[in-house]
Amino acid sequence: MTTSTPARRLGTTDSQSRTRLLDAAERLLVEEGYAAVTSRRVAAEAGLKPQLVHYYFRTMDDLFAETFRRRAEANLERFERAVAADGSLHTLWRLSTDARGAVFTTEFVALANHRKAIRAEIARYAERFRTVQLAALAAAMDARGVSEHMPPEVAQLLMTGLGQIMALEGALGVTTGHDAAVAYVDAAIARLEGDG
Amino acid sequence: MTTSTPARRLGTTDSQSRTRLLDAAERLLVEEGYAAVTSRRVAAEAGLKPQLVHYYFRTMDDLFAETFRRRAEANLERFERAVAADGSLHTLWRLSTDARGAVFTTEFVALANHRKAIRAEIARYAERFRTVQLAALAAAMDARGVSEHMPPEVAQLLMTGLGQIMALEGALGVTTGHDAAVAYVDAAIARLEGDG
DNA sequence: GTCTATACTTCGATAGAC
DNA sequence: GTCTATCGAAGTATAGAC
Repeated sequence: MTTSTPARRLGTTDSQSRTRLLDAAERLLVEEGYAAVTSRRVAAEAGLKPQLVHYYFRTMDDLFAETFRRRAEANLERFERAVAADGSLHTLWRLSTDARGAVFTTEFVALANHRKAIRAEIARYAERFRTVQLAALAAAMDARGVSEHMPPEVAQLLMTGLGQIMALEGALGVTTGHDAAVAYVDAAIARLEGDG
Repeated sequence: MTTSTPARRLGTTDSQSRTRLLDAAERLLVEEGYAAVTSRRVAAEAGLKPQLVHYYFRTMDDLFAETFRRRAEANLERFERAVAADGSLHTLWRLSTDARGAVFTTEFVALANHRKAIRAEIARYAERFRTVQLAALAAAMDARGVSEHMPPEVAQLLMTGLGQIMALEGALGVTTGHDAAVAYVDAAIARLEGDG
């Protein structure tokens, strides 16, 4: 059984060139923004011919979607592994302040704004991530008996929002209050983790 | 006295065409993302010829910078006017949850990531806004005597981060916990504003 | 299965006409 | 002071050679 719409052939998923193109796309995206991710630049970054982008990924939208999917999946696995090893509030907070992850997220949200094909993909992942994150946070908060003071969903948004904005501002070189915020959260967590 | 580098002539700042181009650029930016802001599309949106973009703004970077500057200035004025009329915590919180403002910010932060010329402009404005916002927040918190429980700079980041992430997620259709977060913050503020 | 030759479109920018 | 004619570079994508 073949594809229903035979349009044009595509390269295999396990090809080395394909992986290099994905790596190149991700690098460009994070370092120079989504507008820098063009077929020509991606190919140059990967040391390949521009046309190969269209051989392995029919359209640029497909390349974007696949780049996102691959990183999103890796992030989710990394999160779950880290939490499985140590589900403390401290770990959850540390995972919220990863700068590279925040840049990646911002870039894709901006991208979703003008590439409707990517939008659904990103929204689906966002929901998924939020679900596992909320479960982990709720568990950690319940263990400390603080879920009554603040609903875990609210704590989740505060924590994620804080991490996101510090990463965003950090990329701009604006860091007013960042140290104070980190110190404040660290102290609050230490207090909670302390009186078990 | 003329310009030191006479490169090429530019249209006047008060031209109507110029204003229409800026309006068009801003509309495209917010509605379709920065990659949609091309000389041709901006001109079409404004009902003008593409070359006029380069007449009124030498380069696309100049157009972006001017679009940002104009909106940033307006935002700052709007903020200061609102706070002057009512500097309550409620007002400050409401101003942090403006969706259109957040989309604008996100788009420009992503843009700054790959247009170094814009970056400095954005960073400068970010600092400026944060300064007046912090002053207003510190005043409001001092008036309620809550600055001891949480440094205003920390409250500022939490508030801004929460507003930002809700706007970001809202644009994607992800709204888990948003209502709960708004209710939580509203209740907290009501409690504080209540016992004057 | 892998890649190249090539078509067609849109981009930013400048020089010069009105 | 305002706008048009036009260029060269870069963009996505396809058909077909190896």
